[in-house]
This record gives sequence, C-alpha cells and structure tokens, in this order.
Amino acid sequence: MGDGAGSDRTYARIYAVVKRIPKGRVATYGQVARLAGLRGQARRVGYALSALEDDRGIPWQRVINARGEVSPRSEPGFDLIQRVMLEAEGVRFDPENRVALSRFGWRPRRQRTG
DNA sequence: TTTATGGCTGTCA
DNA sequence: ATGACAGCCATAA
Repeated sequence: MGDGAGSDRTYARIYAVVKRIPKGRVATYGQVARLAGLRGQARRVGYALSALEDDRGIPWQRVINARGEVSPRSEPGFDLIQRVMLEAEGVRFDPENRVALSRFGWRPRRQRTG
C-alpha cells in the first residue's frame, strides 16, 4: 500500500471507528467520518466499507445514512440483508423503514484513549 | 486527462 | 416533509 489511495491509513482509521460501534447501535457515515478525523468526507466512509470483501470483524451493517435509513446500493436486496442483520441485533425500524437515531444512534462519550 | 457515478451530508427554498 | 445544490473524495472508463 503506501501510495495506494484507499488501502492506507485512512481506511484503517475508518475501520477502527466502525469497529467501535456497539452492537444494537448505529452510526451515520458522517459521524464515522468525523470520528475518524475526516470531517465532510462521509462518502469516503461508504467507499471504505464498500471495499470490504470480507467483514474482517468490522460491523459495516451498523453504518447507515443521516436519515436513519439503510442506504440502497448497487447490489439489489443488499439493504434488506443489512436491515435483517441490524434487527437481529435489536435495532428497530419504523414503518417508514427508518431507525430512530435519537434512540439507537451511537453516542461515544469519549475518544479512544489509545 | 476529463467525465460520470457512487452504501453521503448540510443548507436553503 | 421534499427537492435542488453544492461540497468532498474514490474508482472506473
């Protein structure tokens, strides 16, 4: 890696943040970006997660968009899989297929100490 | 190199 | 609540 655009520290940082999202909680792309020190680069988070071929222990399903919805992507039906995974963790969806971020949103109290 | 999307978001009508 | 727009960055043609 090194010169590779995606596979360097930046993605690693994103993954590190996603890894901290507790089970049963969700975070938004923008939130992850900010916690990773990449303010305003929410889209990059989506790319980093999209680049994951395997989970690698990274709970990608816990990252949703700022509306509280599971973002649809290229692969049809994949958003449903994500939803099922979240529901299995206890995250509940509204009739409008939305998650109440006020209730299930992840709120880290502190930055990681090290 | 330029263009066109793409697991996004905040602001403003 | 909805829709248009502009930032931001990656990847594929």
